[in-house]
Amino acid sequence: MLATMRPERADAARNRAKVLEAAAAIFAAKDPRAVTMDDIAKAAGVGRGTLYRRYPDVASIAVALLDEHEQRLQHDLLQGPPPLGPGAPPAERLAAFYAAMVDLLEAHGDLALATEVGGRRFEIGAYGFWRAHVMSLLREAEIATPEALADALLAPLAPDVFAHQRAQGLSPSAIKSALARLAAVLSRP
Amino acid sequence: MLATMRPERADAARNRAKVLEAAAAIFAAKDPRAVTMDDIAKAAGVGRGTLYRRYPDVASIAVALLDEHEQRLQHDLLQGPPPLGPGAPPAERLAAFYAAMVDLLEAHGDLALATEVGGRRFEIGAYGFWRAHVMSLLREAEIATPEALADALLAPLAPDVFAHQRAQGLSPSAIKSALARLAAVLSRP
DNA sequence: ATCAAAGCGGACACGATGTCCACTTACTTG
DNA sequence: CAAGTAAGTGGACATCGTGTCCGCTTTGAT
Repeated sequence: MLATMRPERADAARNRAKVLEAAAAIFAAKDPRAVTMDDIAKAAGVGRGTLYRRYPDVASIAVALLDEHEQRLQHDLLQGPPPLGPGAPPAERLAAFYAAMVDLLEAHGDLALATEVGGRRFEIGAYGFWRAHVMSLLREAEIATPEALADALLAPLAPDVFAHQRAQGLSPSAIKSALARLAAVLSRP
Repeated sequence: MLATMRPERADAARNRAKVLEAAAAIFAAKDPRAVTMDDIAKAAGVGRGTLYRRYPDVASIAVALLDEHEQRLQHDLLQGPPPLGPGAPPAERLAAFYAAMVDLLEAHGDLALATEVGGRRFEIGAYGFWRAHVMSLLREAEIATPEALADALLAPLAPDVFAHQRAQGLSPSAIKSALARLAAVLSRP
């Protein structure tokens, strides 16, 4: 029997909005890895219990915020124009994906960092999606055993790696260049 | 004026040994990321204050244990025989380094994971050493701007990445193969 | 044997987590 | 529109880990 999911109540919707808005501000304002459930509850003007009703931890709030921004990229990877979308050779598509991810990290690195708390970055968020994408590129490039390589190719996009590079003074474009070179592994044998 | 560092007192040395031994056992026994200062103090039979006297946090205890095992590799990279040490072409040296790191992670992945708590894996431990090594390989390969690429090439060796790959059922040798392919970026443009 | 200082360890204050439940609010139904 | 009810709220509570502090003990030099 299908659950005919009742629509969200008005006050619930109002609070969800307040929470997300406040959370976005806080992640931007202070070290995203140090943000606490209490910080967000206080800033949003709701009780902690209300927060826990929808989100099990801070990371999942950051994921909720980040998802919005990742949607467009996910769409473009599947159906957008080349080189991001289908049509271009795998190496070029990978490079384009890298560049897009760098832009995303540059714009929302704070949220990305916040998703890392607890150390389970492979289970939450969009990691599975990115991995599936890279896997398909690897298969298209006729690489024998793509599993391990997919994770290795995604590792440089870890939020903390990007943050570390930026903190060192490396520019987004410098990072893109480096990743473009990495993407070349899909070209030749 | 040079500090003529007095030698470590007998009871201090005894306790240091007890602590390291107990810590090694605990990191191996339970989730290394969940190990607490208290766990180690209890197991070692010392007070928490004693622990804090030498180690500021759990990660630094794991680093102390890991250092021992990393010493040999660090030595071989600098002065050992090729392809690990000097003499072989950069791409092969990088592949050899990757393979050695995989062996190290396979043997002491628990300690490596424990060094990651708090999320500052770039400041503690041997990251600086590995990075310097890769940087020198990149320069030898005459790569224009090695900074960003060095971090990208090291990212797949992050303990959590390795742990995730192993948990997925990927074998150490499969991971080595993937990394060997990555190392080829140093060959020919 | 004495003593200063190095080392020890547990108590303490604090901050974050996650749960629980009495109360309030929004929607539905008669 | 009144009343019922289920969803939603929020703060109190218990628990746990952290890091510090300080009176006591041990060590080794004199």
